[in-house]
Amino acid sequence: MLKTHTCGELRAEHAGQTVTLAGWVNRRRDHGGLIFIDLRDRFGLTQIVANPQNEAAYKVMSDLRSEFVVQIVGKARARPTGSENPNLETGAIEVEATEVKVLNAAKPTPFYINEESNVDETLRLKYRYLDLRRERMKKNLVLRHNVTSFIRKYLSDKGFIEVETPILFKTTPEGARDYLVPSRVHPGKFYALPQSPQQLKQLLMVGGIERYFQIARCFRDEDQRGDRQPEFTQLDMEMSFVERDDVMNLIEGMFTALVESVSDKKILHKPWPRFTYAEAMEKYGDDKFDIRFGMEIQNVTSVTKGSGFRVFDEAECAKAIVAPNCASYSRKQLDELVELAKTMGAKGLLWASVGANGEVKSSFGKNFPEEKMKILVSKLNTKEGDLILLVADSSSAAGSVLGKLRVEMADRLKLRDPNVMAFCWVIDFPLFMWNEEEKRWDPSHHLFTSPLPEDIPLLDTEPGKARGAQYDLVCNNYEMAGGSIRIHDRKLQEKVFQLIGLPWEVAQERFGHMLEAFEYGTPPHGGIAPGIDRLTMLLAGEPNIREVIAFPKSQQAADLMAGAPSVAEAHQLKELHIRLADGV
RNA sequence: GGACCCGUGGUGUAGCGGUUAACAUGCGGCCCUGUCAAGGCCGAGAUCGCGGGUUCGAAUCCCGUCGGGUCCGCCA
Repeated sequence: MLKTHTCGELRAEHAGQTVTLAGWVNRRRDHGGLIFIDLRDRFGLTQIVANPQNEAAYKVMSDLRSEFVVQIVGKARARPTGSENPNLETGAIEVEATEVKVLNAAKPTPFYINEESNVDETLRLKYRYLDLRRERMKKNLVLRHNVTSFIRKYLSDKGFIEVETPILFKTTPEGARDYLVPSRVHPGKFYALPQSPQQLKQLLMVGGIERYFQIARCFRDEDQRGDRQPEFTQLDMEMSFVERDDVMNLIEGMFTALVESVSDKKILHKPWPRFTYAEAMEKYGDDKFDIRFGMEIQNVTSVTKGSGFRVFDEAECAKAIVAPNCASYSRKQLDELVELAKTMGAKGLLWASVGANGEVKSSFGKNFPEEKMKILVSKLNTKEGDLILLVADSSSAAGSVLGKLRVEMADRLKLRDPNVMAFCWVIDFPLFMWNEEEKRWDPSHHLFTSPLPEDIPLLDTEPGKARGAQYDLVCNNYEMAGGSIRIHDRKLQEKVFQLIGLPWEVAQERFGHMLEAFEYGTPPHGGIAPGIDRLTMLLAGEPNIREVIAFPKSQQAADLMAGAPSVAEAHQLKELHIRLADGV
């Protein structure tokens, strides 16, 4: 080792010892006659001092600059009384350098390593290896490690084993868009990178593993968001001989212990509330939502129907949220809110503000009977200072807009406490969603999700009413995990394939191995897959998952550091039997 | 595929129709023995992402383009 101690290690009791430290020059303070540097490594900062009496060390120290990598031999000693630094873990002590060796010099860096200033993200991503030296990224990667190592220990203690599954697998076009990898050995054929190890973990259950987990990389070639990267990490897990509550209880226990162990975030409700999908859509307009605040969506169709106002009368329904203390919004702010609602997919947004003595100002008062307005205001339980926001549309469209608006208003009102984790479950999803364009049923989760046992007969009569044995974990407006009890019966699986319009031959080609496996003694099984990036992001209080990924991709799915993706050489393409289209 | 925001010395910002393009920090030099965002003095460093247009005049207005970000679509 090139060092005897880390830079975060020395304390008063080390005084008198000769130590060797190595790390980066975090900061240099040159007093002419006396030079200080703060030496940094991953574990902390230690002040090094050079005295002109030590001529050789002093000379090298005076040439040091930020981010030089140096090795320093010296004597640890208590700092002179009054010059201790209480803000530094090692602040009681300093190392008087006797030998200083530059291991590698450094040019001035393109941005500051030693302070927490905003830096353009293009630069951070291009020089990610420098960005990783900064406190923010270092802290986040340590946290991420703590998350995964907690999970590994917790699940191992519960009898789970970690099993790796292939990255080169088979395309499943019915999911997200696949990343394809051309085969050299099989001209014209392609592997796909897994969107998740779904089939493989089920086959591990057929293989008798019973309790499996994996910190698994998943790949989806879809457009990016702050919480979505083309490759991301799931805690993928699966258990045999379980029912829905077994999986949910395990996750609830593990996540509660995890959050309390690796962070100081508070969990809002224990045990976690459960919502049916229908309740969630009614109250929050979305299957992911935030329960750290109220402002639930209320259906006011019974008041607005038959008012003579066309916007209300012609819409399937009208829904509203009540934003407290927003009645003072100016006309300009309200207009901006209307525009915002339109970007969220609304045809329009109506507002009404409640002033002193119940006086109501609104954008639609001219067209809406006064007595109806009174009923509306009282039905919504408003008080002075409230701003009512209404959307008249189809039930799902109105809910969707107000669900987004609800979160936006809560942000403005600072009702979303970042120190609180509001976990909740969503259950009783419909097994299928009707796809109007294709005139067929689409699985609302994935095609291996089992119906609830009591709803299996509905598959023959009213498939739209069948509920899936699915459970989603929601936290602070993010979908944190999705899971289900799976189908383990060939007949049932074939029926689902049939309902979603998968021709027999296609089902056989794509999923024949699954169907066949179900004929060789498949245990009932189920699992779940929490997103590690999103969880870590929330625990770190970060606004996007790039901050908890060492080398993330840009919104255009590019690696700005290495310059991926990049062109392949002609001989590589030839070996892969690939010819580029004209104009590419 | 669509909407919106951003791009000015190395970095972070100001300037928003006429400025010698400002400030902080970093960088280089000199001074300085107890600092810890050390301090003081001096200096270098930007054709304002790129291309076109409007104008007597463009960092500033318009169009296009590139890069980054946010959102909609998409994400079984």
